[in-house]
Amino acid sequence: MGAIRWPGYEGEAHVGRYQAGIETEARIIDATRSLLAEGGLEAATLKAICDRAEVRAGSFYNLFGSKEEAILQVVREAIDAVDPDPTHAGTDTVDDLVAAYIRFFEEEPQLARIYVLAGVAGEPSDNGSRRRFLRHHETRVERFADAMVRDTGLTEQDAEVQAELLLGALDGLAVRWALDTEFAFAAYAKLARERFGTE
Amino acid sequence: MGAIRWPGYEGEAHVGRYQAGIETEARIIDATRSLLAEGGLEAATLKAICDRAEVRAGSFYNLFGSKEEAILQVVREAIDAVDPDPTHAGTDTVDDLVAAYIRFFEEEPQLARIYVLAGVAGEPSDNGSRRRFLRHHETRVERFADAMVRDTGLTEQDAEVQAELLLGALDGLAVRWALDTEFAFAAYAKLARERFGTE
DNA sequence: ACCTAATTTGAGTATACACTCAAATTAGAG
DNA sequence: CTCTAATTTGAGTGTATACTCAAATTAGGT
Repeated sequence: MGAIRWPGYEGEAHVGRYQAGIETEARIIDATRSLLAEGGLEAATLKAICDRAEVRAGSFYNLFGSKEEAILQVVREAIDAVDPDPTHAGTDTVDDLVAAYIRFFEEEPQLARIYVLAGVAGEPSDNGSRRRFLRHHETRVERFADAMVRDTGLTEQDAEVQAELLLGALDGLAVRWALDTEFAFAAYAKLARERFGTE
Repeated sequence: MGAIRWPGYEGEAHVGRYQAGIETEARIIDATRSLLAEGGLEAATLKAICDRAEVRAGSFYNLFGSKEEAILQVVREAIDAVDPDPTHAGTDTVDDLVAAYIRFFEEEPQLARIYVLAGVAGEPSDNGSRRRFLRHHETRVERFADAMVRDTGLTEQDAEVQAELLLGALDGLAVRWALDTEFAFAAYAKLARERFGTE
């Protein structure tokens, strides 16, 4: 196992990091993700995370400042994953965006579940995560609205209303899916798409 | 303060109950409701509930078997409150049902917030509350679908799809409102209603 | 192989949490 | 006012939780 000594590895400064530590960190993040997806915040105790990652608490704290840090990292992962490839920025159609959302649910069910939880679980006392999610939502509304303006020539104002409605419907169907993963989310999402932002 | 000695008071057997205890119970439920609405499950610790209700833990446990019991009672209250007056059963229009949903958010914001949380906060490990909420949702879909069949003559199958879509949209807009209570939920809910179950 | 840095372990610490229980106090009726 | 039942208090208990820290072990380079 070779120590990685150059900065910039995966966008992070890893000066003086051993491969072993890097792999442990990944195991901890995987464990956190799966526990959050399975049982929400309650399930993601430090003990559960460490048991699943097969490390002791001391190792955890060598790599993360707090349990909260690991959780926020996974939540950010989920929020980042819901956005389509940024290289398509400015050229998406609404159908592309809806398709990407559907693909997210189909290909990343754990992250999708965490995403749904993050939409509601941010609490008033925790203004950081609540505000971050709200900003994320607003950015998504803008992106959908821009695509609608391009697709249909709707005014920006009308497009924003339609985008809010479409995203509301998609997110509500996502909550429905989280309640019962047998629910045919993709089919319903497509039907919802037909109702907003198509004039 | 008179002891209430007859059965049937508010649908509960209160044999041998003093007014003082009954009032304490109400204060505890009020405290639980407001804490849940403000900060979710995390905020509703026993200490916080007792402090807000101005009782000690021993009083709490004289009246409730567990903290869980108090919380479930408030969640049930929220779920019950979202349903329109049962005396209208079988005669609601979809517009009545949507109007009732909007009214719920406007008149009972605390319960509305708890309702939104309950839709996602039930975890796989807690099959009881998750199943209960799913059943509640299915009942609502049926009720909306029945109203659509009566309103428009849609087939039962089509009505069920449209009901699922409309409720998805309404619930998603509710999540959006929970994220930022400045969001104009009522206006958007009305716009969403226009898109589903109107043919 | 040696040496140093990184990582991991094991054994705690402190605190918050849900809950208990017997004594004290209050409520309610006659 | 007396008496009994109901309620409340105060002082705990036990446990789970997040986190610490020094010693032991492993990783990595020469």
